[in-house]
Amino acid sequence: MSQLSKSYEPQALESKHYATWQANQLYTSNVNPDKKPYSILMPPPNVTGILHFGHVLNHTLQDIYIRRNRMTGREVCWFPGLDHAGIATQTKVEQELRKEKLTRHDLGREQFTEKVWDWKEKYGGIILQQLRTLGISADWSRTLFTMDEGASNAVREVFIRLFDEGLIYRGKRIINWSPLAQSALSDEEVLFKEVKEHLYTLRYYIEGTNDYLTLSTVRPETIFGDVAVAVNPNDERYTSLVGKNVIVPIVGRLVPIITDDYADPTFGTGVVKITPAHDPNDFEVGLRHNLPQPNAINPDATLNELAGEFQGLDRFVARKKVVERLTELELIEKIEDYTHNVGFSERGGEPVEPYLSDQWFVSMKPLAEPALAAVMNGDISFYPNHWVKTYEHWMTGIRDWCISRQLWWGHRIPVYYAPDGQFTAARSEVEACMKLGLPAGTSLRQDEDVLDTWFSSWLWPMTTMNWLADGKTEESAEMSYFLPTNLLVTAPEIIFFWVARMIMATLKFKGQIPFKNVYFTSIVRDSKGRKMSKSLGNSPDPLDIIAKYGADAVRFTMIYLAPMGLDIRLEVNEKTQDVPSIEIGRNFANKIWNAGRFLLMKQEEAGIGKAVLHENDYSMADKWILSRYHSTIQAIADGLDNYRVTEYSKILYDFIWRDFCDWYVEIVKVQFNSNEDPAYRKGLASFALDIFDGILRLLHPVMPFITEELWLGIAEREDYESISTTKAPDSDRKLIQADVETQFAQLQEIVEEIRRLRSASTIQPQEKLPITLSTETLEFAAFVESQTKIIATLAKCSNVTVGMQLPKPEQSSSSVMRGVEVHLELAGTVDIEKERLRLQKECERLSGLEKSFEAKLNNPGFLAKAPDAVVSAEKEKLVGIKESLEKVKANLAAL
RNA sequence: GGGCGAUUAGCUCAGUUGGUUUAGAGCGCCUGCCUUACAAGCAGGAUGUCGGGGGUUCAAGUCCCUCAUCGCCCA
Repeated sequence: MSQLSKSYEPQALESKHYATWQANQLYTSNVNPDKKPYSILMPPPNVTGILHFGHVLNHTLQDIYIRRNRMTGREVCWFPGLDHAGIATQTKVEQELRKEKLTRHDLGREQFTEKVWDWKEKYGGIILQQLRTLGISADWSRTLFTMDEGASNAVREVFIRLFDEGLIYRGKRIINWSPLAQSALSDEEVLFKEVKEHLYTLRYYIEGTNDYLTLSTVRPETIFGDVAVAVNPNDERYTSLVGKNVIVPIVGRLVPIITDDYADPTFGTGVVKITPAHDPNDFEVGLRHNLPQPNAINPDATLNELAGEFQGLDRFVARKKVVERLTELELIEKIEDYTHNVGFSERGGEPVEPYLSDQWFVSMKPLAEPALAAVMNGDISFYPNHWVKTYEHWMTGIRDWCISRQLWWGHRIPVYYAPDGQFTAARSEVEACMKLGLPAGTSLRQDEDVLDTWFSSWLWPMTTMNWLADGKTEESAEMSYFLPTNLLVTAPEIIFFWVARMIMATLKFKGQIPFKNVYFTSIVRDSKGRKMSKSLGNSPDPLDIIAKYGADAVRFTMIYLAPMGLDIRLEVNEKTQDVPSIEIGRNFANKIWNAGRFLLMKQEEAGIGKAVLHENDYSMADKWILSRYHSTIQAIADGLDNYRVTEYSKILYDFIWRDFCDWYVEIVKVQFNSNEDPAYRKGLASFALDIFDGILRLLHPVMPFITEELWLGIAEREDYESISTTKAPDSDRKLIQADVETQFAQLQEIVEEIRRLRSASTIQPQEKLPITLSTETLEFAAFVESQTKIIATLAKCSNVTVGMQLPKPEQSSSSVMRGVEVHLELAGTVDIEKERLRLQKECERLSGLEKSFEAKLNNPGFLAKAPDAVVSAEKEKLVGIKESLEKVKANLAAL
C-alpha cells in the first residue's frame, strides 16, 4: 500500500479482487437459521444476451442491496441464472444453419435441438461472464438455466397440475401469429405501432340486383375468407337488406347480410365484412352467428388455395394485386389514406398475422385475483409506486395466456394424444395411458409444440430454490429460509411478462408472495432521448467503457445519474463510442484514492501503529466531522431503505468530497502542523483513518473494488479479510451535534467570505494578508479566536485579529456577516471605487430584503395566522438584516 | 381513445410533509492558481419570469384546476 500510484488505475485492481472474492467463495450462501436471510432473484438474462447499459444499471442496483445487506449481518443470497429464450435462441441457430443452406427441418427435431444445446454451451451465457467485470456478488454456485433438468421437471409438473385442475386448456382461437418464427405469440409479445396505410371502400353487389353495398377495409386481401357482411341492428339505412345475400368480389361467393353490434354505424359506411379466421373481432362475430371459419392464409403469410389465382403470394404483394384486380372490375369505390395501429412481433419485427389455430391457454382470471390483491393490500410494494396502477389495470382486464409455441427449442408440452383423439397431460406415455384408461402400451403421440419461455421464468422464485427439481419435493431448505425474497429489480417493460406472472405462480403453488419489494429501473437513453440500441449505433459496449474508466466509475455514475422512475440519459459520443459522463465516477474514485493516499502519508509521518485520540483532545472540527459522518450514515440508511438509491450516491459524493476532503482533510493538515506531540499526531491520524474506514464501508456497495483496495491498504489485514464481509458502520445519534454543525458552518462562512474578498480584490493566491474579525458578542469572539489557525491557513491570512466591535482598519475591504464583520487589510492597494460599488450593491440587496420582510411583518393575516415560531423567526431575521444594513452603510461612509 | 409520467441554469438533474437572508449540485462557461493527497485537482465568478394561465393560502417550485409540449404503457 505504501507505493500507491499517484492516480487511480482501476484495471489491474478490479480483476485481482474479483478473482480473490471468487477463490475465497465470499458470496456463496447457506441456509443459516442464526441469521436473518436477505435474497434477490436475478432476472435471468437470455442465453443470447450480451451486456448493455440496462444490465449495468440493473445489476449495480441489485449488487448495492446485496452488498449492503451482507454488511448489516444478514445471510445474503443472490440467485443468478439464464433464460433459454425460445424464439430468440432458435432464430440464432437457424440463422447459423442458413449459412450452410440448411433449415431445421433438414436436421429434424432431435438433431436440431442438439445443435441448439451445442450453441448454448459455446456462446450462451457470455453475459454471465461479462457481468463479472461489473463486480457483482451473486452466488454463482446457484446459477440456474431454465432448461436445466430441475427447472424442466418443475415446468412439466406445473403444466400437469394446471391441466388437471382445468386451468390449462386447448382451444381454437385467433392468436398472434409470427410468420417469421412461424409460431404463436402471446399478447404481450406484440408491439403496436402507428402505420400509414389505405382504407379501401369496396362494392359488394346484392344478389340478383344491380344494387351494391359499400364497405371499408384495410385488408382487401382477406376477402377470400369473407363469410358475411354485418350492419348494426339499429342502423335503419340497412334494415330492409338484412337477410339478403351479397356477392364477395372476385370470389363470387354468396354471403349473408347479418346484424351485429360490432358493426359501427359511424365508421365508414357502417357495413363491415366478416372474416372470422383473420380478425379477432370477426372471429367473435362468427361465433355468435354460427358462421364458418375459412382460412385463406398459410403459416408463412402467403395466400392459400382459397385465393385462387393469388395463391402463393405474400399477403402484402397479394394486397396490391387484389386491389389492381378490384380496380379492373370497378369494385373499388374509393381509396383513402388511413393511419391506424398494427401489431408487430416483438422479436422478428414483422407485422403479426391474426391467425386461427389450435393453441394451449392458461386461464388467468383465477390466478390474477390473489396476485392483484397481494399488490393492492401492500404485501408487495412497487418502487416507484405508480406502477401499481398499471399492474391493476392489466390484472383486472386480464386475458388468457397463449402458452404454446410452434418451436423446437423449449419445454415440450407434456400432453399425449391417443389415436382416437383423446388427450391428457402426463409425466410419461405410461402415465398418460393410465389417465386415459387405455391399455398399457397404446401408442400415443406427444404434442409437438413447446411452451412459451415465460412459462418457465414465471416459476423462477421457486425453481431457483430447487422446488420440484426431482418432480416431487415441494419444500426445499432454501425455500423455507429465503422465500419470500426481499427485492426484485427489473425493467418495467416486463411487468406483465414476468413480474405479474411470478406473483401469480408463487401464490398459486406456494401460497406465498415471491418477493416483498419490486424496484422498476430506468430505461437507458442517449442524450437525444433515444433508447440505446445496437442498430442506432448509440450504444457503446459497456465492457469498453469499463476498460477505460473502471467498473466502479461506471457503477457509480449510473447510480448517480439514474432518477427513480424516470429514464436515464447518457451522453454518447457516437464517433468514439465513449460515454464521457462516466468521468463523474472516475473523478470521484480518483478523489477517494488520493484522500486515502494522503491519510496514509500522514499516518506514516506520525509513526506506524494505531493510537486513540482522546475525546478531550477533539477539536471543534473533529467533533464536526464525526457529527457529519454519523448523520451521513443515518441519511444513507434512510435513502436505501426507501429505494432512493441516487440519493445514497449523492449523499456520499457530497460528504466525501465537500465535508471530508475539502474541509476536514484541510483542517487535519492545520492540526497536524500545529501540534508536535507524537502521541497526538498518531491519534489524529488514526481518528481520520477510522472515519475514512467507515466511509469506505459505506461506499463499498456501489464501488466494491476501490473500497476493497483502499480498505486492505489502510491497515494490517489478514489474507482472508475483505471489506465486503465486514459490517457497515452504525449511526450513533449522540454524536450528531446540531450546535457543533452550526458553529462549523459559521467558521466556513468566515473562511469563504475572506476568500471572496480576496478574489474581489484580485489578490494573488500565495499572498497572505492581515485580517480583522469584529464580532457582535464576546462569546463569539472567543469562538473565532479559538479557530484562528484554521482561518489563517484556509483563507491565507498573515495575521488574524479578533475582538468585539473592533473599528474598521484603514485601507480595508469589508464584508458584514451575521454576528461578525470581516475586514481584509489591503495596505494602500484598496480600489476605493470598486469597494464602494460592491458595498452599494450589498446595500441594495439588504434594503430589498428589509422591504420584503417588513411587508411580511406588516401583513395582519401573516401575524394572525402563521405559527408563532415562524413569526418570531421572521422578526429576528428582520432585526439582523437591519443591523447588517447599518454596518454596511457605516463601512461605505468610512471609505 | 384510456392510463401513467415529465416540464426548475446552456446540458443532466436535486429540491421528503407549503415557511432556511428571496431556488441548489455536477458538467459546460469565465477568472486566477502545477498551494507537497488529488490539474481526473484547488479557489472564486456569471447564469433562472421553477412550461403557460387560473385558483386555494398569511405564505406556492411545492397543493388544486386547466391548457400546451414531450415521453411511456394499454386498447
